[in-house]
Amino acid sequence: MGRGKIEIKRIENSSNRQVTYSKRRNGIIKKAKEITVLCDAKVSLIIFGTSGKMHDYISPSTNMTDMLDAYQKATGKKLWDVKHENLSIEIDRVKKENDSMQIELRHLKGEDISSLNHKELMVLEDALENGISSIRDRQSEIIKITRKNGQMLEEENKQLQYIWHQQELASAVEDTEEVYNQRVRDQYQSQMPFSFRVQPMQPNLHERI
Amino acid sequence: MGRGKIEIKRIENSSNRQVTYSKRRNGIIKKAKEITVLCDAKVSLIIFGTSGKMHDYISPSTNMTDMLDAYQKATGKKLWDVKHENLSIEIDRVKKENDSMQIELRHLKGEDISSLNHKELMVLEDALENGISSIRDRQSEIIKITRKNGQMLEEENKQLQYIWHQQELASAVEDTEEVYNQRVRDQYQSQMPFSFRVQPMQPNLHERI
DNA sequence: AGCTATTGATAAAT
DNA sequence: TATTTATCAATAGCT
Repeated sequence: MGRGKIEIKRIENSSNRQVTYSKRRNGIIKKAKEITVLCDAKVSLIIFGTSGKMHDYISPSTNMTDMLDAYQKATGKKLWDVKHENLSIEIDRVKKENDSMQIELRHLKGEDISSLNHKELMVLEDALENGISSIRDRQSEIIKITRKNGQMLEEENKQLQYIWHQQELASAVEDTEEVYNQRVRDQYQSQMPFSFRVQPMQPNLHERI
Repeated sequence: MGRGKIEIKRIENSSNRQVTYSKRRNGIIKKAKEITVLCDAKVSLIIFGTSGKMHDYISPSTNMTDMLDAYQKATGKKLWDVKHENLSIEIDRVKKENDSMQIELRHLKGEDISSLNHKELMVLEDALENGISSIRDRQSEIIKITRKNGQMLEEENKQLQYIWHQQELASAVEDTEEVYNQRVRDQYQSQMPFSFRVQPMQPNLHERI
């Protein structure tokens, strides 16, 4: 269908090939549109030329995903199902893990235990006893630390009061203007939040509670 | 290109439509083959007619999966990746659930608790105490049932011994051959496993332990 | 399913 | 790259 008949074999002249590609590509897409309209057909057409550029046509009555689903059904071939299957397996695996943890949690909370036998209950009891003793250990540790901190704050307080008292005495003895000013400064400082006035004497006061 | 020009619109006559479909479908597939050979093109073509039957063509230099990968790259559209993504999201969701259960389990077992504060530890302790008390309740219930079963077996035993004793007495009085044979049968029976000799008198002996 | 008049597609030229 | 045109290919309607 041209000025001369051509053999159906690769067109060696690159620019001829390119031109023919462009024309025929448009021709096929036109035909695809026509059969879609004329015959209620559903067509999916994807064309890549040597340049790598893509052209495609899909009948408006459908979409690529549906076409490919139908294609898979028709051929039995798997396209993406392989990747899919792997993910599904992973989901199943994780869900099973989930379920067994769910059950273990419920058991530890004393739920759904009527199906357990004596031995299983003993194991659970042991686990719970261990857990509770660990937690109580930690609790008393925290309380100890809290108390210690309280004591340290108290001691710090005493020290500060002592220092203050010493200064009071000193100022009573040498009541020069310089000392007076010093006292004014001291009093001003005493109105500031505690934490701004002194550095903690024990760094572990800030231990995590 | 036929005996008369036709408008590009749905062919209402069903058999005409079917014939045209068949002819044009072959035409398109032929064109697809030709462009593949002439121009080094890669074509994927899927056609469904109203009958639902599928016809397709894929350039021999490629395959459907590669074509669709390339199609996705070219269009940015997601085909199976949508399903993919949904599965991945599901996996993430379940894994997160998993992780938090993992942590909860460890906490209940008294592990990794150094980062918990006093309040959190109290909550845990409560949960553990509830769990342990549920389990101990169940344990004592089981023990009760077991003991009850033991008592019942004992009672059953006494009854059987009593029956046996009565028979002994009876046989001592009437020592006919018939009675002797009866005794032999009784003794033979007494060598059989207990469970074959008598039906349990209390059906709930078999309660789940 | 074939036939063929006719339209449609396109190879080569511009 | 687009347009033109001579020619070939596809196909609509008929059988």
